[in-house]
Amino acid sequence: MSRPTIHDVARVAGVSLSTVDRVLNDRNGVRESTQARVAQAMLQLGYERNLAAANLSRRRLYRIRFILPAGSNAFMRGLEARVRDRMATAAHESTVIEVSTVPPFDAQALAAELRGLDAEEVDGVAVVATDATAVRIAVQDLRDRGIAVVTLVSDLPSSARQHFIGIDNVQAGRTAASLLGRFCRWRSGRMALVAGSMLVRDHVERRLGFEQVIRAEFPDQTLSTVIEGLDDQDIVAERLAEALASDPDIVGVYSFGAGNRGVARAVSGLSAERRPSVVVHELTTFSRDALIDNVFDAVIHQDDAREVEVAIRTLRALTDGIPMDGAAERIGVEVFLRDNLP
Amino acid sequence: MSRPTIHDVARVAGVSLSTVDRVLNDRNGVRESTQARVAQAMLQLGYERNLAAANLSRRRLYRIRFILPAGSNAFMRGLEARVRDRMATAAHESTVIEVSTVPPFDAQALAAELRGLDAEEVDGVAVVATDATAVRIAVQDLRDRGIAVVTLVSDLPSSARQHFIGIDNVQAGRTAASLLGRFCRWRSGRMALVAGSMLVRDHVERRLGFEQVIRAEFPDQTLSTVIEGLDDQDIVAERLAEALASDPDIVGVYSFGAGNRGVARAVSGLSAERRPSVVVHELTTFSRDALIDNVFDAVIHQDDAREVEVAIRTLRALTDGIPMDGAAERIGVEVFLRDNLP
DNA sequence: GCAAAAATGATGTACGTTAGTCATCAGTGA
DNA sequence: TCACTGATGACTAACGTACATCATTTTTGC
Repeated sequence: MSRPTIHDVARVAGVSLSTVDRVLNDRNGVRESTQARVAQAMLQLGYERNLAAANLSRRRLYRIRFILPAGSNAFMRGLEARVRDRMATAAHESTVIEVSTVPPFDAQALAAELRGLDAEEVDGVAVVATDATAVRIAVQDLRDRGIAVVTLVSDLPSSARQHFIGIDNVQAGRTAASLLGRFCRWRSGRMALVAGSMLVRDHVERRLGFEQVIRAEFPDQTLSTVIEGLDDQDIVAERLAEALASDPDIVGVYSFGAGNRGVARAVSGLSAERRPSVVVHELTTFSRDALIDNVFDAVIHQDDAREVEVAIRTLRALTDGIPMDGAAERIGVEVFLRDNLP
Repeated sequence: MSRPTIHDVARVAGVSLSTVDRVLNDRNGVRESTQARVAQAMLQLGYERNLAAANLSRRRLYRIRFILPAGSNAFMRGLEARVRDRMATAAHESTVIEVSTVPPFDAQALAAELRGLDAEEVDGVAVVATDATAVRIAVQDLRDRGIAVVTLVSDLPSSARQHFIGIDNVQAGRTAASLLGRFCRWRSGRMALVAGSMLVRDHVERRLGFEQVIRAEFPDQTLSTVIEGLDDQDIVAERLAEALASDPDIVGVYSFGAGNRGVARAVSGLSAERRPSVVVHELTTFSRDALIDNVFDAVIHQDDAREVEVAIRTLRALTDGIPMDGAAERIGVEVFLRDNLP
């Protein structure tokens, strides 16, 4: 009927409550043979510790720290807003959330911030990683000190981080190509790519995925050189307009960095006949409006609120030592058109 | 530092613990003036009851019942599987989940099942509704008996159900049109529609949304009459093949009922030149493979696992009398191409 | 076979809340 | 003034677990 408790375990194992407690919270001073008896009883009863009661008793707090890049990046500021939205609810779940920001693209600053974290004050960290050795070392150091670490949005491969929560950027690029290829299937020509900076891992991966699919699946389309917009809308607008003017064969544009406003400006002057299909990244109030106005055809998106939620749940599970169901917590590459906007 | 407890409230209000408890669980026997004092103290302290402790104390169980249509509908069986997957985890959260199935499309049977539910045994119900007056009455009756009700996947508008958890089917149809319209923009022709049955509300809505968008946004495309496949792959295959043979101008197919295998069979015989773009509903192992094989171009999907999750959370919140954040729990119309498959 | 060490048991308190019993007190109407 | 009612307080046990202390038993080494 109701779930077994430590009392039941003690009875079945033929030991005292204290001993069960010792086994459960592995304190020392229990013979291996009795440990086995207790474990056997737990297995037999299907005992599972009541986390709510346990946390109540020990007045547990999950202390979680989000570390995000500072600066004006719209996606990051949105992400920060989602984290702050979540703080109030988190209190009901005995978790305390803190946010700190560090200069963007500055591995040293990030590593320093990570080093400054104290296991007495933080149980888990969700960090938007900058890909550098200094950061890897800092993450390893955190783990050594017993702090759980997940990367958020931007991964740090082959580091000690326990999970990555974010989209697969190669897949995002492939998806964009799959869309643009189909949008332009009966109108072959050239695809223009607009990056923020090819020094950023995410952008490299998106481009890679995009080119893979165009080459393999849509051989009628050719690829133009990558325009680097440096996440600045004016630069994007200028260089993309230039490309469109000089190459009338451009039928599709994939922009995978910031600067969506620049993309919109560059294409909105063209006639309907000349206008290319446009796919960009990240759903914002701007890109949303551009979809509705048929300036953009599709937006590739990652659900930031969900990323925050999953990060919190993952870190809680990690500090409790509970296994996570990877599939359920996966962050997918979402596709938005003007007609399935939230 | 840590959250205020009823002890703090009692102290600040200048009353005993018992009185705070009486106010909190609104038992009778408290003067209005003292009630106000207690309420004031709670406000001042920002007191919020510790649900974990409360539930522990009263050994609360959330008893949730899912009511799904029986039969071989793949989506429904998948949904049921998701519910059953969730049962184990639910136990940790002191919630007991039960499932029952009723004959599909049978309003009387569904109403009878609902009437048979006892408030002593069930706190909340998630039901895949059949749209009929008898069901509306049964839902009202449940609510009168203090049972929370949400509709799942298929709504029951203007009934006493407290929430609908599922996609907007008009939006789904619009999205399909938005995709197909773009896929066929430079190759105008006719769009074929394949329904299960136009007697099902969901299908009517999907068709409506689809035609809205094609008419308004893609005037170059014409619409063929709707093929009713009765959710039977053989009928779908036969009638769609017939339509494709007799009308070489069909450039797009939108199938919004069951019978995806039939759609695949009908189109896979055609040459690449004649092959229409195909959009169908629901991601399954079959439609997944068809995407990968380039037989289908896109799949419109609703995340069943998420729907189950949201249903549970919503029903818990309803029985606790906690307000829900609608936006966070929204179920979106998802778009899958072969390149963003999970 | 004895002392020391290790293992185990017994017990109590706490976490924040629910829920019950019983006592107390003020005010009410007769 | 008495009996009665309604409001309130004081106290207790419980939910399932954690954790500490002290007592007792068992094992180990010699």
